[in-house]
Amino acid sequence: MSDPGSPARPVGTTGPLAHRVPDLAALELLLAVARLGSLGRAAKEMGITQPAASSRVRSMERLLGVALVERSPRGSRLTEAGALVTDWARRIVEAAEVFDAGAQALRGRRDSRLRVAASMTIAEYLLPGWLIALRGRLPDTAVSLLAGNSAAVAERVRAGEADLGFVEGLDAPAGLDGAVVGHDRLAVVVAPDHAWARRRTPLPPAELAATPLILRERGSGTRQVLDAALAAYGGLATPLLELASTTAVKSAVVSGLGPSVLSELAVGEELAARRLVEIPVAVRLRRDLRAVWPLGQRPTGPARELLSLTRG
Amino acid sequence: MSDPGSPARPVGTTGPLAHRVPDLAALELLLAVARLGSLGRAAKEMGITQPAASSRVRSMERLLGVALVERSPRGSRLTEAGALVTDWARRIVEAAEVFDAGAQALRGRRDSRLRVAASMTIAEYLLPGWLIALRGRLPDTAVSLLAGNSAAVAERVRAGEADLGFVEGLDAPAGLDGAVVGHDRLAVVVAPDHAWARRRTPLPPAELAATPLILRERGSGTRQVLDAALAAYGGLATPLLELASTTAVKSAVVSGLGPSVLSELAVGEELAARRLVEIPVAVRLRRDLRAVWPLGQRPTGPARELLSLTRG
DNA sequence: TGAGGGCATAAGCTGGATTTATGAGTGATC
DNA sequence: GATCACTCATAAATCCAGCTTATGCCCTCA
Repeated sequence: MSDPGSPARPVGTTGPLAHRVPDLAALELLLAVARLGSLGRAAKEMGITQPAASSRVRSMERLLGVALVERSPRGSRLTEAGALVTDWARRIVEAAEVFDAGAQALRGRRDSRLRVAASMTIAEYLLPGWLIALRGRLPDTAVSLLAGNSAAVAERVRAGEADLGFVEGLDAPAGLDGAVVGHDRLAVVVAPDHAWARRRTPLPPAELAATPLILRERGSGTRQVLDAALAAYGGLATPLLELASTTAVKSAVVSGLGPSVLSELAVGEELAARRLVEIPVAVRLRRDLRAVWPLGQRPTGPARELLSLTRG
Repeated sequence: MSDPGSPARPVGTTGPLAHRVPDLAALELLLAVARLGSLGRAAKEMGITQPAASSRVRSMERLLGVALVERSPRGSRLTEAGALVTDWARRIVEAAEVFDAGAQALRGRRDSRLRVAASMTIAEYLLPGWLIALRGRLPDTAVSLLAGNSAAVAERVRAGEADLGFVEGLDAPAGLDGAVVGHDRLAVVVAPDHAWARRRTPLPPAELAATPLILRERGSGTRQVLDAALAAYGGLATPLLELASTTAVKSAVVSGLGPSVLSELAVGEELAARRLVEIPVAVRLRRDLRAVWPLGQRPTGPARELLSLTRG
């Protein structure tokens, strides 16, 4: 069927995304076809039969209303549209790989070879990527992840329940060795139509301190750093709103409820898409990201490998 | 079942991703539960029944081997692990939204209210985000997308077959009005273990010019800009390898075959994950991203709205 | 104490996707 | 020039996953 023209009425713009986006297996298949240049080979790699692959690609084309691959007796190549779709598909698959790496670690099997404890921000944004890279070097290393606040992480490492910890904060936790593996800047963010977005000059710290913000609940590392940085300017005002998750905070800010201060790791995408705007502020809002381990016990084996990955 | 402990043997680390990652519908459901605080309400929003939602969440928990939501007679809240998983899930869903926005436009229905032509780089990395934002303002606007190189885009716009075009390049296309909507920097990239990655000083342009690179096939905008920038330094060496897609180029570079020059838009993720390293070079490799329209016909309606989005 | 909201379980059904088996087209090779 | 090796498409039968409907239990609040 080189004619994708019996248009089984592509699904409209309503309803759940899942009805309009092919499933992960189909997207992976498409990537495999792009890479291998043949439906049959792609099928084999995915562990299905050639007709199944053929049918999957076809239903994907029906769903999207566009021909994705050019079949020929010598193999299959992507069409122009197919190349575009494949690149969008790759983003989904990469996000799924992050999910998978994180989820596997979260499963926290007792027989793990490497037990990692990490603060929420690191666990959420950085660790899965490190784990994917680690899998590239030590494919058979089972990793378990325990996420919690910095104090809890330090405690786990001290107790020997984790081989390696990752924390964010101003100071290294007491009683542990460690190394700075990166930095994290806190960004003052507002919705694009907020008055601050029209400022031409950096925000005075005192104004930031005096403004009620949307923040995570007490105890988060972000809030701690903010508190310390603004102590000299009258201290942090009573929050406008206290929410349980970083995501909830972001949503609130995006919908214009007020400003917030969040890790740049958490708002990168929103800033790029201009759903949020960062406001320069004349105070240093920076914290270290640290790997920590028990005093004197320099990491070895998988822990050492992971540590080396984090420092590039 | 507050005990997720009859551990239906979580799937191992082999095989297709789709067997280890819940499908999009389940992930969307999880986000809805997180947002609405109740399985039943989430079910209603997704257009399924409450038992179906309950079952989906349960099988997700079985798949991941972790409890995600705390059920209570008063509703459901995410567990700690659930919050983490939900954030990873959100990344997948956002990638799916990008896919969806792009794919819908690609479908290119004749009855579209807004016909856009765009160069590959813009179509791939920027346009879907703009379309998502546009949907927020003009929900009922059907958009069609035609992707091609800059010359083809200009031609479509001149012929009145597209209401708005987006091109990248050094100069504005002749015979069209336009506005710069952004910039794109070309980055010299190599694998992390390449010799250039250990340089402490910027790469001399002449050395870049003399080195065979991995590039896209002739005719790509990237290559054009590179040619122009290095003309004064002896001109571009014969490529080491010419590949059909940006992605193929990236893979080749990542696996250490050689250096390349790619749009920063294309390598952002790879740089962040340190799969690639950018090499500073003492020459300006920058190009404008332009919106274009027929002379004198300043965009109106949906085209104008889209244009305003791109300039934030 | 009854009503309402919330979740779990059971049973039956439906539909989609898979596999096996085959055919047909193309290009290379002897 | 015929055969082989590879590609993909089609057809038919099967099977399983997930849905809906119909309940029941638990808790909270009036």
